[in-house]
Amino acid sequence: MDCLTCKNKNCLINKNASRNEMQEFLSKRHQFKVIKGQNFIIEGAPVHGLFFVFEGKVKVFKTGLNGKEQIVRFILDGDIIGHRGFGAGEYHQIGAMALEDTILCSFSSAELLTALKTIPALTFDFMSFYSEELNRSETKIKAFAQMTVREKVIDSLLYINRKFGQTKGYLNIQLSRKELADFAGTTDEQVIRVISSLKKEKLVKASAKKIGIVDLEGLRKEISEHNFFLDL
DNA sequence: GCATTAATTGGTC
DNA sequence: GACCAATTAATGC
Repeated sequence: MDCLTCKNKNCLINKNASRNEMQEFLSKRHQFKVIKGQNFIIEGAPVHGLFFVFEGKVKVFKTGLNGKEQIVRFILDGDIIGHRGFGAGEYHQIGAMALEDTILCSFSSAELLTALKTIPALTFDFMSFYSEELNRSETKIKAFAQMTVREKVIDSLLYINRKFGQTKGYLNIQLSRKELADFAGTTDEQVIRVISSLKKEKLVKASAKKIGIVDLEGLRKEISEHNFFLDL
């Protein structure tokens, strides 16, 4: 398996893989597998490089007081992890755990730095990516500050739907109530309560870990006043 | 099938 | 709206 034939067309490396100047860099790629539940990036651990998800799902988080997790983002095929680690410091500012068995590609910091300094097209794509990430991050700050718990849960469900999609009426990712809470910025009990209400209102359906969105428009409508500019 | 973990519900501050 | 406790459902081994 090499980058030129990789199915992840959204991957930054893949986009630039056909360039001549990329070939040496591409040969330095490592690939390995992590199993579900594996905490493969530990907060505070030294940075060795950055990762791309070839196949799988990952949660990226920061741990706060009393071990409370804040999930910062979710990751799937083609996405980058650990990108804030190099350049910004020697230690990982986030942790990452596989939500299912996941295959990762990685490049060492030194290899990546060389590539970024010599291949402007690649650097530009990275810059665009950082810009999008910052936008997402700022949007999330707004949501945290201004939304009620119910709205935050709805917003989170909509985000997960956009990112992972649904098959057979259920979201393509299995998250515990606690993980939803850690992402939405509330507690698992509150998530359970909101989801129960949404079920009664026929906006979502849920059985155990499977959650499905029934009335997408209905959910969107509830948080529409918060998104006057765009539907991120 | 038992033991552990997660989901749910009710109550208090 | 968070935290705690008790009950029930689901899942791992």
